[in-house]
Amino acid sequence: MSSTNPAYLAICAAVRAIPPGCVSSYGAIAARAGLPGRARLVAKAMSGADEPDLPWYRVLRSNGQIAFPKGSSGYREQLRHLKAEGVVVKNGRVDLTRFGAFADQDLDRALWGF
DNA sequence: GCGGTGACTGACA
DNA sequence: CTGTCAGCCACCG
Repeated sequence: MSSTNPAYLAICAAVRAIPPGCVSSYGAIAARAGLPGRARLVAKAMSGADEPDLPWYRVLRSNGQIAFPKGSSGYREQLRHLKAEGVVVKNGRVDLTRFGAFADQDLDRALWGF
């Protein structure tokens, strides 16, 4: 069911704005949604969001780690989606310097010769 | 109104 | 690297 709450709508829009094969953090999503410091609200939105189009799995912690306890069903689900999009997950963690949606992509090209 | 809780975060030891 | 702490805000009993 769609929420009429503008904050939730802004959060959903920010999450949808993450390009495929990239990831972002709760804090970054909150800031992008015009809600600085509301990372927990983003988490709440993800928990309550039932929209199938919402790429919630592209949202990680600020350190690139998956927000779920390792081994939980949600963890495995998120891990599966990320790998399906080509995101490299190392020990339950993603290198934000390479897959961060709002990070320096040019640096990636410089380092890898693209 | 109040204290506990959580898919969080940055600072600090 | 890990662990602790304070700040943060919506929700619940």
